[in-house]
Amino acid sequence: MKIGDAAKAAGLPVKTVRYYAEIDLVAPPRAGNGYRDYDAADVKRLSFIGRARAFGFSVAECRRLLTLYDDDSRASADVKAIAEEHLAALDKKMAELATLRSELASIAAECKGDAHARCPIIDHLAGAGPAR
Amino acid sequence: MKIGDAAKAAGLPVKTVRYYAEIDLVAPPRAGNGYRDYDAADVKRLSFIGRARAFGFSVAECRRLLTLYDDDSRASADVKAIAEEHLAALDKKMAELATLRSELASIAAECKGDAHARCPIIDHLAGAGPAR
DNA sequence: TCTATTCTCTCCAGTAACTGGAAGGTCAAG
DNA sequence: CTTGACCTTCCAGTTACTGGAGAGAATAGA
Repeated sequence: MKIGDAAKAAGLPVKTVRYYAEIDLVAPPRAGNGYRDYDAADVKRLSFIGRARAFGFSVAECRRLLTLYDDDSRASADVKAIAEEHLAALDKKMAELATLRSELASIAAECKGDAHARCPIIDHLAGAGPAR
Repeated sequence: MKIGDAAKAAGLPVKTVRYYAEIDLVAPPRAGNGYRDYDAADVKRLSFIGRARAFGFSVAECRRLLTLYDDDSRASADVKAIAEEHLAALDKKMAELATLRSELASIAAECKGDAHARCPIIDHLAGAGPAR
């Protein structure tokens, strides 16, 4: 199966699939003409990666997950650990964004947003510091 | 004022300040020995950028904000527009993360996380699709 | 069979915003 | 005069692709 078909079956761009081959995430053998030759198992792995990426797992995490996916004697605890780690990272990121958002919203609210030059937002950035 | 002092005064790493000079965000003149020569206004601009970055504004947005900061005849509406745009982007990002988090949490909850190989997380990634 | 189109290949460059490191110049102190 | 703390430039690496150029291979149509 050629890269275009594999990509379509996995729902990924060809460029991305080629990239995954390059970084040895899913590296199929080559056919006689030099074309990458994907089989059904490769497509499954590509789909697996696509879903994991959609969940926000990094490529490095995908690599770890794929190793566990391949390992029939894995412990589900190992998989869960990666997921929990990722959940914690998501929580942290969300908390940061929430803080940012509320601080920015509170200083933006002070700004009338009219034709005048006077602007509390600029003032804050210029030195008043974030609202606390 | 040399770059080390300017960086310290602005609370930024020297490398970052040099980077901002390179991309013409804050580009001071050179002294006779080739050293960058910062003045108080430059330090203010650097601090301004540092705060804007802390609010999550991109460097490109910082450039726009800096232009408005310099422009005494700006309209506060222009500043507010950038802030609102950024708030909307933050909201979008937070919503995405929240969706991700809840989907991942729900499939992770199904996994016992023990020594057995059976793992609903792997199963989902392998093809069951995200929980809906 | 010839040709036009649609693959596929590799390699290079760019994205965002730095960060680390190497090699080398400058300056103040002891 | 040497040491050490600065400063300079340039190169490379980070993340995960994405776009494009140039060239060879396969396929569909006339």
